[in-house]
Amino acid sequence: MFALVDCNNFYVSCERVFNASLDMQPVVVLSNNDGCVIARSNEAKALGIKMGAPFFLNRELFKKHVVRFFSSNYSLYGDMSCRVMNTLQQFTPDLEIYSIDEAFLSLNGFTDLAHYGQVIRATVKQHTGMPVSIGIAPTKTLAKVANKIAKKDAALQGVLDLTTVEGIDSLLETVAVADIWGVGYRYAAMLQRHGIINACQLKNADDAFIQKHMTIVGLRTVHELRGESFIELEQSPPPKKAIGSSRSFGVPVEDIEELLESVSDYVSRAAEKLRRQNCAASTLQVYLTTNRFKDEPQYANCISCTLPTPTAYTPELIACAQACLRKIYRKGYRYKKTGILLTGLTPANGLQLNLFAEHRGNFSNQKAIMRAVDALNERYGRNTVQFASSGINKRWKMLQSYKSPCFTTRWSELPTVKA
DNA sequence: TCTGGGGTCCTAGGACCC
DNA sequence: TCTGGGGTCCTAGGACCC
Repeated sequence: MFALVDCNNFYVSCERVFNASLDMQPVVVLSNNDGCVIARSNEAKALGIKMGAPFFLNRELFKKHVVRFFSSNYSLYGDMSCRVMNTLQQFTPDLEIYSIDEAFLSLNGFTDLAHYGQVIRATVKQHTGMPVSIGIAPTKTLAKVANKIAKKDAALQGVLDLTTVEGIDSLLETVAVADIWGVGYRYAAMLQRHGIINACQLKNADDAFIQKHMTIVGLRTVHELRGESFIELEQSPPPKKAIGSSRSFGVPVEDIEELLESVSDYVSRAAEKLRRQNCAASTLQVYLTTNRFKDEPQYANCISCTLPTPTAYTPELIACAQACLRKIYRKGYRYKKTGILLTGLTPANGLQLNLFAEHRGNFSNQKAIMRAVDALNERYGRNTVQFASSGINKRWKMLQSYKSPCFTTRWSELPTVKA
């Protein structure tokens, strides 16, 4: 038996915990670079503001309805997420943190699940200020469905235990296929063309048809809708197979020196994550692109290179990335974004060396340097020490004009209470 | 002026091996 | 007339998730 606990409008709710003036108001949180709307309060949804709507195209609407807006504040959201997950941990030993705002709980052996759900919900609210909804069912996919219904139907008070529902099919008939976990807009359109419109119809669809059009993954979804559990609880996350970093620029960039700075910066971030996972990368990919929304000359390209020996040593990765960028850079374009991707990740202990490469690097020195850099940044904050090749002024860095304080992670930004 | 970022999995096709 | 069978590995593309 699974419970899916999902925070309501998570980023907006994080902002509200420390800013009571946002209650009952239309509030949105913007993507990086203050580009798109990526979280909306219920009041903002009611105004018809769409997920992913470009901010600059909606300025008038925002002004008219006094919509409050914020840049993404991931330090705050990450910390709030930890608080919520720590609270959930008290309720079951078996928990899977599925995303920044969601967790699956195993409730095998528990009784009176709907009531237990209410206790969980009230406790999370009391301990963290975060409103959550909970769906309970014998499969993860059905728990997702139940969660969605619990969120919409106010009478349920945020919790739906699907096992207590009589005639589950008539409930599934009210759920559109596009709202099912694992069915994106392309599969939804394909299913609709074949007359499969709601969750009940998908549940009763022909196995061979589903496997042909939606692969084995889609077939699993269908079986889960029938109550047969195929997707298990994953308690410890498997190591990542790829680590990437990319950003859109705050302003168009033409100068190769600035582009070189940006890839150096992104490589540093990715390499940090790589070392945290105790891995080394064997392949590095670099890409760059102009702004596809602009009516001006377009250029995008991508290149990957295999490292002589897998490495997590930032200077070596930076040198490789910069050499790659020089190969695909073309003069005379206004670039919008660069990015890098590390793949072929292997455990850092016991690396396979290259028979033909010259191993000039002193591996133990490299490790010691990276340990020192990581420790300094861990203790004193990101970029306390950074590579000079990442630039100092970073004219290209993304916009974040409307960011709230890091209420919970910076001494200088703690909220104050006035008497 | 202005349109996000970070991931996973599956399949088909092409290369290779004996 | 007639040209096998059984595999692996890698990559690109397409779907999905938050």
